[in-house]
Amino acid sequence: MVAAKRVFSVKNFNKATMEDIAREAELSPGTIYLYFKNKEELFASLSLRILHYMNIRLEQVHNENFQEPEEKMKALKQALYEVYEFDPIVLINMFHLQSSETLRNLSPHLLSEIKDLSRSSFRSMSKIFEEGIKKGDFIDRHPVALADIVWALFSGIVLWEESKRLIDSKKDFLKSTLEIAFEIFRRGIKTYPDSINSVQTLNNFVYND
Amino acid sequence: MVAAKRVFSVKNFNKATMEDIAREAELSPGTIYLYFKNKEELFASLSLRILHYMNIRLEQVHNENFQEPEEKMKALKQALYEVYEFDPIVLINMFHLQSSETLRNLSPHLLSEIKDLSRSSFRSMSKIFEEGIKKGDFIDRHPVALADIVWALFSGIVLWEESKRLIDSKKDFLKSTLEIAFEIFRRGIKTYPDSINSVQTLNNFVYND
Amino acid sequence: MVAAKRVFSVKNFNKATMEDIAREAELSPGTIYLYFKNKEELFASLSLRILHYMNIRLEQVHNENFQEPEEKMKALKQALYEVYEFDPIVLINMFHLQSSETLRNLSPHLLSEIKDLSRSSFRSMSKIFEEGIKKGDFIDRHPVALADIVWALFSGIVLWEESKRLIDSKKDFLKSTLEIAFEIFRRGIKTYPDSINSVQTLNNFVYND
Amino acid sequence: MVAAKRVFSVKNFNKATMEDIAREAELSPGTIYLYFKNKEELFASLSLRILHYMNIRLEQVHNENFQEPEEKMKALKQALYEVYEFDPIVLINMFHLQSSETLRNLSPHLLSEIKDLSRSSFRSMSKIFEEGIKKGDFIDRHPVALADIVWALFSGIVLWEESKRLIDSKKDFLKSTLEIAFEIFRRGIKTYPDSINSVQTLNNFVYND
DNA sequence: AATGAATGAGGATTCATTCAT
DNA sequence: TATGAATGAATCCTCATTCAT
Repeated sequence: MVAAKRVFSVKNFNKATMEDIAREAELSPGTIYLYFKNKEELFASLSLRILHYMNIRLEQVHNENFQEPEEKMKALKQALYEVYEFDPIVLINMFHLQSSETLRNLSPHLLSEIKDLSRSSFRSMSKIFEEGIKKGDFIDRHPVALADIVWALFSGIVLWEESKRLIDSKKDFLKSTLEIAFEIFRRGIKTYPDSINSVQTLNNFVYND
Repeated sequence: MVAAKRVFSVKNFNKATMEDIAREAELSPGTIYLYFKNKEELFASLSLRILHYMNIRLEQVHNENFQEPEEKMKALKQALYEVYEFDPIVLINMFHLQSSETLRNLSPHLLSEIKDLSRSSFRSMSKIFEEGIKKGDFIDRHPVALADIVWALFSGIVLWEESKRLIDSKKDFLKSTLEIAFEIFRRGIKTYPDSINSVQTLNNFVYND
Repeated sequence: MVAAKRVFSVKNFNKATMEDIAREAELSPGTIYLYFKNKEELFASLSLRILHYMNIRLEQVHNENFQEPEEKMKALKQALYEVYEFDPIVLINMFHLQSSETLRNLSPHLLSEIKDLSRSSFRSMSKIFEEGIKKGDFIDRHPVALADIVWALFSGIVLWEESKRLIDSKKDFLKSTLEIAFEIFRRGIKTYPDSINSVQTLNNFVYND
Repeated sequence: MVAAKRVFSVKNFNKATMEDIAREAELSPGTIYLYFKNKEELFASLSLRILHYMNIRLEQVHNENFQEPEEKMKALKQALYEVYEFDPIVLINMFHLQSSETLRNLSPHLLSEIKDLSRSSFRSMSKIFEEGIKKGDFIDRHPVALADIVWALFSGIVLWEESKRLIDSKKDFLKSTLEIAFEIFRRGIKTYPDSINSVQTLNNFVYND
């Protein structure tokens, strides 16, 4: 898996060959098939580790008792960033996998494990928002939609910054962009004293759409 | 190109074969190579159209004189959504392309055209934010970072909703999720009276990174 | 197909590789796949020609009006021998194919064509026996069973003589063995005047089994 | 060997893997190679058992003193049927083996054992016919040719009925087809009073070939 | 301008066999 | 005796690309 990761970090799923991986692992191609049914499964297995990690981290965030929802949001951002740091390469590949039909070829067992972990992670995120809304700290939007948005923001930034690095290979703006994005997001879902609530009601039509 | 688009809408870039496209176009494979140097170029040419469209739309938003920056943000959201509607399939494939190394195989001419259009689009977006900041309506963050975030948010949501549709093929939440996301973003970058500005200064360190 | 036949005559279906065939045909492997979906189809296509030929020959035998059923049986033997001569290699491979599960991988179209031709051939044979029985020239056994037996006898002799040739590569006994076998078969199904009919009634129990 | 047989009953020689067999035997693949030089030898070893059995049964038939050659022929048919019943799977696979080049890879020792058993069996059969001819009960054809024909008839019917079962998996017609086939064969080689012997002399040329 | 047959490198996967333990 | 992880050659098949017509 370490070898596969190294190979996938250089070539994408389609360009990386089993022989590349075998060579990197100093094994023969056949050996890989003792442990992974096929290329897809090998790839998906990599994602599993990071999904597990993400799941745990998001549950922690959800369960920890912070004074302020503000703090909880910062913890969420921090958790996601740590997920990225845990294994950037695999995460990026996972984002690619996510919107491709590679998923269909997976063994049912592996697929369901992936789905379960994803669902569980999303549940944790949704609950964070649910609480904040209940407490009146967050604007009243569907918690699942908010989780979707956080996830989209996170994956979008990771992919976009990665793609910029591919072209320019300049400095890494991921961390700082993520900070600003979450700052804006935090500010955006926070409720404010009456005086400025006009804004909120104005936009509420979206939710009832 | 119409045929290619139709094929890419069913299969992804790697699964779609030149023969598929030729068949769909009622041409022979050889003929395609009279007009496109290779598969990558054909694909990239598709992106060009949507990039052009996006460029125009974002310039419009930038140039139009709205009363309020609030309205400008809504116009930006609307423009991006129209870019999606203009050609969802190509857009999605373009997002995939964006963070892969397919870009490397392009002819210099095509690549530079793509880069120019992207840069121009980002400039338009950045300027929108720059203005807002100057006027004091938006919080003071690097305009390019804000453009990056909008772009990441947009692509993240499109990809994520697409991926959910791949699994469930249920209703389409793209429009509504995008609305909420931009609502939050608008709220998040807006400046407020003094009383709640403490938050802003706290996070300002990011920007000076 | 000529090249494939040559290769299949030396190696069996499993040992013969597509590259062998391509080399023999002075083509590249890919080219073969322009004309045959896969190895199985290529193989089965070879059989088709001989099945067609057999079908025609057996129909001829069935339709020709001989004075004596005796002569019809000789014509049947001759027809089968000509089927062998038409393409010995393919016939032998077809016998192998027949009792393997290779059949399952064939395209429905090809499979049904094979089945139709086989059925049609068997129908012709059965009818020959049916007539002979009706006329009282042949003993009263189920015509299909008689067709099965002729077919089994034919294929059994071809395979067995081939296998002897593989080991000893001596003279070819096929023709002469086939002659004797059919002579015995003819004598065996012929009815005789009353005096020796005791034999028949004795064995009749089989048929009513 | 029991495990191998079970596996070969489901998959054919080529599809069955050594690992399949090892798993079925609750052994590791390596262990099989302690007892069999290779896959071919393992397979051939299975045949040995049935060849031994056949050899014994045919000798019995040959040695038993029946009143009538008619009865001897019935005993021969019964013996062959019992060979089939002794181990249908191995017998069928053996028929497949017989006309393939698998034989070439066998160790000289095993090959000669197989050849000896086969020859011995054929000798027994030939002698049965020789006697019948000497006594004037059977028509005067080369005894070895007659043995060949019986063997071809037997193997042909077994393979053909097996192949029909593969397609339809309906009822088993082997027993009854075999009965009719041998009935016809018996009638076919029997000599009759002068009046109908004309046929015989006509075909005698074959034998002097 | 178009064809489409031919290419052939390349890649995933299999499996009989080995050998250090 | 037995193991079973490792092997790696071998094989089927794909498909972007070419080029003579």
